[in-house]
Amino acid sequence: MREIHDTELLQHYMETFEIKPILNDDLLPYLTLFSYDHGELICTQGDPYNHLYLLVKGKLKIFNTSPEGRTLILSFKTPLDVVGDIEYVQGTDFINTVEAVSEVHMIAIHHRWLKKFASDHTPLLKFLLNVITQKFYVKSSSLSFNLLYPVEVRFASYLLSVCFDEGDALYSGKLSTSHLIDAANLIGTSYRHLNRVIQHLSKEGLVERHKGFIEVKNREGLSELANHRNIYEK
Amino acid sequence: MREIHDTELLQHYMETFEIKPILNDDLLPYLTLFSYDHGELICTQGDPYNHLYLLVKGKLKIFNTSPEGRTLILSFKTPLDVVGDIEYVQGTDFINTVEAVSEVHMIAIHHRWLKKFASDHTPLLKFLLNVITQKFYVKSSSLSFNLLYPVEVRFASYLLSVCFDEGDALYSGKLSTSHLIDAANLIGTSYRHLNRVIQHLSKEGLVERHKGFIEVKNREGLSELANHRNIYEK
DNA sequence: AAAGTTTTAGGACATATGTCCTTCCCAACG
DNA sequence: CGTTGGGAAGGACATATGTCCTAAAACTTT
Repeated sequence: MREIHDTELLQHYMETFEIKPILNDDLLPYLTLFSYDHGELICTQGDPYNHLYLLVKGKLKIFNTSPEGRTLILSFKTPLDVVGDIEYVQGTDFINTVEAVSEVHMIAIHHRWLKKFASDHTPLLKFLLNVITQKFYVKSSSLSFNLLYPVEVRFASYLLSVCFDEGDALYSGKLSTSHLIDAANLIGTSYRHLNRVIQHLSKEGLVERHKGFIEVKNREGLSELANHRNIYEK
Repeated sequence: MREIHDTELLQHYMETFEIKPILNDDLLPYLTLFSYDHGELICTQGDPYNHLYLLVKGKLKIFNTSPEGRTLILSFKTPLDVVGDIEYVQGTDFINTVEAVSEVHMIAIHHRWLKKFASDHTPLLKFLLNVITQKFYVKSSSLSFNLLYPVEVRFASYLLSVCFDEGDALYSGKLSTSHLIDAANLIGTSYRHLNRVIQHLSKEGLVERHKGFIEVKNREGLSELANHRNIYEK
């Protein structure tokens, strides 16, 4: 992690994502721009809270490790998104671990300044309400989906979300094998079982296994299997 | 459902739960007190939103029915709690169905007035932020817990939460059999499987099956099995 | 009290998923 | 060019859970 002293870049992000309207002017001097490399941890579960982060570049992985050591990936995030909002509101330690998947830029604001200057700033409160309710929705449908459907269905939904969203024509319809472990942890199953499910989907002709990646062969069929629900979307 | 025209009772609730501070004075004339009987539905998933409700008396069951018809109970609520908050913030239809488990009193405020008089009212915004982040916490740990642990562990946690919280000495440590189906739906499993698990816990001497109810025999043992996590707490 | 009806527990079997371990493939390295 | 190490896929087996159905119990109605 390193701080980026680049006022112009900060300004650029503020404009792109329309951040200024939600912040109190008094806060502006206290914004810091941080950069994280691939694999770096932004915060670890159990850390005491102290910053609110705005993700403005790159991709984050949010996950949680159980006392038994099992990892559960909760989500991937792309700009604009917020980290540490719940912790800020509740004044609690971080619940999850946040890792940079690519090079990541985040605008950080120390809670101290937020409390001092913006605890009654309506636009920020409304912004937080919005972000948090959205997170609640995702979490809520995720819970139902996980409890109600088997891994096969969840993986179908996952494949559809991950393989066709990036706009990357090359990888369209393909999932790199190296991401399979992540996928398993995100879906909440074991790597072994995911493999079994892929094997089954192969037999059905929905996907095909190649060296290094898995290719979607029948998008419509997967979508039907997933009940047309894109639970892992964004 | 019927409206209660009892200004004094309304006042009484407002004081007991310190509701006035979070509301804008302009709103006060628009508060309505509703009463629901056991089994009545307050709202059904898919309903268009229109009221924000404050639960001030009785017990609510929040549940969700999947397209396939499976029911998943998300929580039980007791005063003071809020219903329709997420829907109010997002302007979306109700996600879940809300049913009165006992006789229930709720203070209702139509979204129209909230928007008109309180959309910038900081105390309300803060109150909502608080309530919603708390709901997020519950949902979040619920998700992890469900994905990471088998039914036996979840049921142990459930038993501890439900059997020892009410302060009702008579039922302390006991779970009425008639609630078993609810319990299964709350835990996210089938009634059949729950029975199997109870049988197993019996063999271990942790609980005992009697006519009409299940009795906890070894609270400490259950707590250990549940990893000391009380996921269903309130 | 007898007959029917609903509620509740459990049997039988199939499917879903986890754990552990082995095999195979490929790359790095001597 | 063989050796070794690591990662990825899959086999074998155990456990967890779902579905459908049956048996027993309790409760209603006549």
